[in-house]
Amino acid sequence: MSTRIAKSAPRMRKEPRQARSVATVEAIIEAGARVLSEIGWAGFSTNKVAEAAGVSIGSLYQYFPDKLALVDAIRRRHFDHVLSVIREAAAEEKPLRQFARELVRGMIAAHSIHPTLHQVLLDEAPGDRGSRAAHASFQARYLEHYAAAVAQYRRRRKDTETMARVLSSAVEGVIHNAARRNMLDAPELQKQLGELICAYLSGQGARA
Amino acid sequence: MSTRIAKSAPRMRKEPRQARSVATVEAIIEAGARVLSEIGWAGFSTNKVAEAAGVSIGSLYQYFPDKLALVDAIRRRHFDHVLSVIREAAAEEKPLRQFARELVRGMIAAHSIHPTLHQVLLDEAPGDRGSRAAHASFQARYLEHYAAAVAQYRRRRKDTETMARVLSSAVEGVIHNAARRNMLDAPELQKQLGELICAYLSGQGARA
DNA sequence: GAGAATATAAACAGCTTACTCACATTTGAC
DNA sequence: GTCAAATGTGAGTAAGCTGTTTATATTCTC
Repeated sequence: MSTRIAKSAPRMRKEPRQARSVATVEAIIEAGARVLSEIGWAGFSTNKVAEAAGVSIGSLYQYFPDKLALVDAIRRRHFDHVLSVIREAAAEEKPLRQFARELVRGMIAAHSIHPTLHQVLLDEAPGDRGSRAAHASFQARYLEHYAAAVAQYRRRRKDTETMARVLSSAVEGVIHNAARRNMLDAPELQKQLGELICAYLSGQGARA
Repeated sequence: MSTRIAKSAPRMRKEPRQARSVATVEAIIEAGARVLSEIGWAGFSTNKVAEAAGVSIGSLYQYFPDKLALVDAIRRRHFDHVLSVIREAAAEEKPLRQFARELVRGMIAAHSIHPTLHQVLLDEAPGDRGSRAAHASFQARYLEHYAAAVAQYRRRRKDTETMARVLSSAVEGVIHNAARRNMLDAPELQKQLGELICAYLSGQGARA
């Protein structure tokens, strides 16, 4: 449980002290998320982010030591958000259909702001530095919540973890695909995604 | 400047006539797929591909007029492959479980060679040029096959297309996720993916 | 052996990139 | 109002990478 520091750059070169600078940092992270989502990692340059944030490039480097620290900040913010959605949906015991509905609604909401950010963060953006640990920890807690839900609605203790993996990646796949087509808020899609979750978790639809 | 924009380049600058050159072209496409899958679009450079193919950069430009033509060739080959898998699985009438099993097996096989190529092709690599039409046509035929399967195993004619979309993107999501973790050939994952498909298509697991 | 097909890699020109620095402006405690 | 600290600026830089050409060498077919 010891924090592996390696020789990664510090998260922030300087802590914002006044309200002004807090807003600046926030604007940079927000713009970064937008750029990352809309153009992808290949087009993610610090200059572009600064411009999108309406801030000079110098300001960016006043707080973020380098490009990767910025990506890390974006990643942290997004992952925290997504985690809270799942945690909330899987929190108390509730009927399966309600769980599915809330999960779908929350996930869609979380992806509506920056539709493809999640996938870009997972697939394209590098995690070589200090983000490695945070990344893994996110994935672990992410799966935990799904596993809790699976365990709640399925009798068999057998394949809980695998099922959690399958369920989560299926949901992500559908949402990611819908995001690419700008169909995130098509109601029939939301309904069918709910059906998919329910069907899989009800799941006596199978014999060997 | 006299150069026209949006003038699509020909697919091949020169057709390979001897066995030697056919092998060269094949090696280039294969290496390109590998680079695209392993490093992503951001790191996809013609020089890198040539090196990975064990071929000089000059040879590459002898057959491919530019970078995009190369990506197109890779895309065409991969999409053809995937399409044939689905077509085969959804061809004749067969029990649901068999369809699911064959589909899963085929899709996993298709992704085992270059695990993340599919997603990179869909998400990162640009399709601005002449590939636009091919891309759309692929997606259309892709969905058609899924829709045919959905129609075959579900009574209601209602949401066939949406269901096809949901099903296909769910399957892709699971496979993509598994590919990222090098778990493509974990048998319990294959089994659970099959269950997911069956459950969704059996799908009386839901009431309003 | 002629001539076509194929392969080679050094070279180039242009562009983008991450990042710095010297200076300007704003803030807030006193 | 003063002034030091906090914050903001953006032209500039140096380095690297890009796609592509070209002049030359090798290998094939006949």
